[in-house]
Amino acid sequence: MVATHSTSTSALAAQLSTAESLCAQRGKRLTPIRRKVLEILLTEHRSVKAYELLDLIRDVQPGAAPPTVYRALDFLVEEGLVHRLDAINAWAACMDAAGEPHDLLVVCTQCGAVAELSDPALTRILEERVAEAGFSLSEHETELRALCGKCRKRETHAH
Amino acid sequence: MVATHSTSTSALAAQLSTAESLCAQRGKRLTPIRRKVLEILLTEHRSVKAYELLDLIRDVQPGAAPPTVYRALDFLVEEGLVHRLDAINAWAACMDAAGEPHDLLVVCTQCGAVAELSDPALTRILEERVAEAGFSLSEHETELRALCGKCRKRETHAH
DNA sequence: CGTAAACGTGTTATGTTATAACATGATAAT
DNA sequence: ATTATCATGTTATAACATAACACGTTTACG
Repeated sequence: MVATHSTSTSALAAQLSTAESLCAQRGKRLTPIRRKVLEILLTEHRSVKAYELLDLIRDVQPGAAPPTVYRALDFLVEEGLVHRLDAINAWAACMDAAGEPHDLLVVCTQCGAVAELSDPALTRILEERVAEAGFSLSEHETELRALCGKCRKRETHAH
Repeated sequence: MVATHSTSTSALAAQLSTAESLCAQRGKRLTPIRRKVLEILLTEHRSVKAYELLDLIRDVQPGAAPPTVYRALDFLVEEGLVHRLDAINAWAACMDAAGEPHDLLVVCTQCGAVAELSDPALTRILEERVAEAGFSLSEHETELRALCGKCRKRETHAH
């Protein structure tokens, strides 16, 4: 069987169950709202804007307001289940929350596609550079602004 | 003589004159508004929010509105004279516009201090990683979220 | 159990950041 | 001189995010 665009249903179940476990281990609660936000992001498998999430949430939670979504997102980011993408003001699920923490996020500034990478050695080098400048790296998640394959072609076509 | 906090007056003049030259070479115009925005950022020598800039601009240009500032900032970023800092929604002058292009910006997420670094070899490595993920780096300016020395201490104190 | 503390959510309002759209004025190219 | 291009003025609104306080639910612990 060929993988579908948004991965199979059981992958989603596994990801949600991983999220549950991680929260439980830490004494945190993956409440229905938080779970739903995470589920949307996992299913879409792309970055989504906060107000777009709000619209989607309202399908199941008609009373939802901006804080509903932002609180859930803040929690999920805190727990490493979601990435916040500053370059495009959007949010994307971590597709592999049980694995190595991601230290590089490649973000297509055109369409919001995201690649999650791990490269501790590279991060160590970045840390050194930062330290030489008298700073200390505060988040081990560095955003790289890029174009995905599709968007690059589109750019090229548009001369 | 010891350097003052915001560098000497003549350094400012030199920076502005560099900016003029670069624009002239490219057939672009460093208009009074653009020049003023750049001057504020060079003088402050720190990152500044757009609406803070707007207030400062209004001292000399009482009719200024948000587009006044955003247009100037967009121009200055385009010309490499100003950096846009996604992590804190702020803007900082490039203190060395005539030199090597900066490929790493270290940003204190607490106070907005910025260090501008150049490390083409490191950037080449980042480019490779990005290419492996099927993307291509679209801006050769990567933001690293960090804490400056002062803010780190402050964090430590506040245990 | 009971009850207090901590946590999560609802709700309203507002703060902050940024752009659209169209009019007007300045500059440059020929 | 005239037209095209660029820059700015002006008004309105879009997009993103948080403050503040009320209320309900869960947890800790006597």
